[in-house]
Amino acid sequence: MRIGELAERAGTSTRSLRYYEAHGLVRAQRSANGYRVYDETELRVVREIRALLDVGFGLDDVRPFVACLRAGNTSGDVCPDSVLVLRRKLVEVDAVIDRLGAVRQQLHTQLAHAIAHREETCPKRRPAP
Amino acid sequence: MRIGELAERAGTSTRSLRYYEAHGLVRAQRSANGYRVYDETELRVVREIRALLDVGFGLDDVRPFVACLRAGNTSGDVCPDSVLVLRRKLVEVDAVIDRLGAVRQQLHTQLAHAIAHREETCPKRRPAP
DNA sequence: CTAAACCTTGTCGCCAGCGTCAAGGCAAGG
DNA sequence: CCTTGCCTTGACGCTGGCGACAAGGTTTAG
Repeated sequence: MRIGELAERAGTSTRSLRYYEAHGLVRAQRSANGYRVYDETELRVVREIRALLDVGFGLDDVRPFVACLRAGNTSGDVCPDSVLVLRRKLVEVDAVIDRLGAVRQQLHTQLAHAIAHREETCPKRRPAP
Repeated sequence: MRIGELAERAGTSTRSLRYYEAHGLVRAQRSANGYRVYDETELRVVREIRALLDVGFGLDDVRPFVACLRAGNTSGDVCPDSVLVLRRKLVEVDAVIDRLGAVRQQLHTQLAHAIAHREETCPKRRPAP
C-alpha cells in the first residue's frame, strides 16, 4: 500500500506519516519510482502511534511502543520500556490532575469572592464599532 | 520606579513587562531620557497578570481583570467581564480534568494489561555507545 | 495529448510567552 | 576619560506536531 492509502486507513495525513518517518517511527520500502510502500505491520504501527498521541504522548514517548510492536508482539504495551513510559505518564497525569484541582479550587474561591463584591466600580464595555 | 525594579518586585523579567505593554496590559510613563517609569498601581497590575498567567490564563483572558483594577477596585475579580472569564475558565478546567481522568483510566488499564503479559518477545535495549 | 490523481522533497507558518543576543544611549563613580 | 550598569528598540529562536504551499515526476484513463 502507498502513503495515501495508509493515511486514510490509519486516520491521519500523508504529512504526518512522512513526519513520523523522518523521526524514525515509521519505516517504508520504496518502489521503483521512489514511492513509499507499506505493509500491514506499518498500519498497526501507525495506529499505535495515533492512539498514543491522542492520549497526549509525545513522539519520543511513543518510540518504545513501536519497537515493541516491531519485536513481534500483538500489543505495544508489553515491553519493559513501554511499561516505564506508561508509569511515568501516569505519574505526570496525576500531577497535572492535582494541579488542576488546585486551580479549580482557586477559581471557585475567586468566583465566590467576586460575586460577594458585585457593587464596586467597573469599566464600561467597549462600544460597538 | 523603572522597569528593572518593577520586574524584580513583581517577580518577573523586563522582557515580559515590555511584552505585556506591547499587548496593551501594562502602561508606562516615560522620563526625559525615554526610560519607562511605573507607579504602584502598575505593580499591582503586573502582580495580577502574573497570578493569572500562573494559573493557566492567556493574556487575552487577563485583560478584563486589569481593566477592573484600573477602574479603582481593590480586586480585579469583581467586574462582570472578569466573572465571565472566571466562569468560562472554570468550565474549561473541569473539561480538562474530566478528559485527564479518562486518560488516567486508560493508562491504568494499559498498565494492567502490560503487566499481565510480561512474557512476550521484547527488543533489547540499545547498547552503550 | 492531456488532464487527473497520485507521488516526491523542501520550505515556511502556526501558537504563546517569553529568552537571548545585537547595537546602542544615558548616568554616575573612580 | 572610561567603565559599569542601567535603559532603549528590534529581531530571531524555541517547542511540537503538523498544515499548506511550491515545483516537479509518474501513471492511468479518456
